[in-house]
Amino acid sequence: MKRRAICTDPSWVGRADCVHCTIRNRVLFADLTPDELNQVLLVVDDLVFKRGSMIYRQGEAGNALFTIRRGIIKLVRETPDGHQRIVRLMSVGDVAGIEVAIGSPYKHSAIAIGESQLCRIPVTVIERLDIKHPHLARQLMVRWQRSLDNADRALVEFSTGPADARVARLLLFLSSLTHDGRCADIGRQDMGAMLGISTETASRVMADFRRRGLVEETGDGERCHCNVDILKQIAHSG
Amino acid sequence: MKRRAICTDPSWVGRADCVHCTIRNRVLFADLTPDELNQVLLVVDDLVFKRGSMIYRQGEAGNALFTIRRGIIKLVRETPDGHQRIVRLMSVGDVAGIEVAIGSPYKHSAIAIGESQLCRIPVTVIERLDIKHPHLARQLMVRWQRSLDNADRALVEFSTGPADARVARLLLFLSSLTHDGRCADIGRQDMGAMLGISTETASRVMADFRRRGLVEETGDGERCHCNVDILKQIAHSG
DNA sequence: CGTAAATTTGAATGGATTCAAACGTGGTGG
DNA sequence: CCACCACGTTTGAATCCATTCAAATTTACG
Repeated sequence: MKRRAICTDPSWVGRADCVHCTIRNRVLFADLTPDELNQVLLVVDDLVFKRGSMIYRQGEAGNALFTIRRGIIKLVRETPDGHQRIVRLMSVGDVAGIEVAIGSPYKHSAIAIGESQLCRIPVTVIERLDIKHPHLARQLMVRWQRSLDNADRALVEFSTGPADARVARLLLFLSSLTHDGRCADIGRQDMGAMLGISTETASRVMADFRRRGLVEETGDGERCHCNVDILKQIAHSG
Repeated sequence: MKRRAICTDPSWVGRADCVHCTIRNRVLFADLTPDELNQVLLVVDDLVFKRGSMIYRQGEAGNALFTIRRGIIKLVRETPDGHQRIVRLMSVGDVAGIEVAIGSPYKHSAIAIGESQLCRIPVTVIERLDIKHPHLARQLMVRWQRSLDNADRALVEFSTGPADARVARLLLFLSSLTHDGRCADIGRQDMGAMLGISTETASRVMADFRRRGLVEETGDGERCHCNVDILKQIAHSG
């Protein structure tokens, strides 16, 4: 119910260097030629957001969409009873704020969970390229479908069944984002808001998992190692 | 957990008559000229599905998408623990199976809740038109975003808060589909599967609403009249 | 008309929430 | 540099809401 004012300005890394982008094959402009890319990158900013800072706000007339290069972003929407619910988490290669491509205001607030790096792509770029690049339209559709998949997943996996199964599924999802078995250790409040359970329940389940050795904190406190096999059993149990 | 085999064949009304379609301004081909429409309608079938019949099945390689002309469709997905969850309800003007437009298999099973009328549009039509019609691409994007909105809504409104608030929100949603204040009376099982509550709870809440005079069955048993104002209060309460 | 399916209602159980308090931690200003 | 405050997390105990299981009742349908 409390409203907090996090609106830290992002730090500007530079103009995006799409041509040498390490995740170029995973982003919107995958099908463009280097020449075309060079036109684009003049207005695409490469930004770093500190943890907790807001990238855009629900309801604002959006003039840009964002490709996530690093970190995890939460899309938050207000529930009818005034609480906040995390609608989905986005990670490397995902596009946040895609709705601006059809002239819609932002449908959620986007907030960086950990420190994150994003490319800010003005809608004008999309509109300009759209005319001569059927490929881009297709890439956009693929992103839309990916968002839709994630949305459905949020419902079917993260909002269904007992609390321990939901937490297990969330941990497995976070593990799947990294390829080293470790997973981002997101806060208990965010867990609750994502899973539709209270903060306390999220904390209790995690404490229980820790006692049972299913998750182990790594030194830094930012990530944790989890026992995927047993978590899968819990995730699939009714 | 039980699997039932409903696969009633749809009845064929005829080739679609897009030019005279009563909801043409609400469908995918809104921006095409009559001439272009005439090319299209040769392969677009106008079908009627009986209540409970399956329109397509999750996982199938889809070769068509569907515009809903009449009725309510449920998109169903299996949960990790083997139950079935309704991911969202679709109504007039919505496009079911849009994922086939990017070559994806169907992500859900689509089932008619009441008797429904749909236009079956082969993917080939989309692919053919796609090349010369930027408008169509845009229309598709708009549909994708609409599906995404509905998905988010399913999470934030229908999967959050106490059972009575969820039921109230669902009734309000169903009321908003018709413009005469009456709303489709969907079964208690579907209510449960949509709201993430048990069939019994859905039944109990509805019985309670009936006793309090918030919903009244109209004679036919297919629709009911509901007191929107009081339902809104319940919907917004924590 | 008879059977299967869906709905309704009851009673007991269990899981999650709520409220409260203690604990740890990070950041700020003195 | 340390004290202090704010914030998030953890844990406990009581309550409550929804589920589960069961049985009765109604509805749908061949």
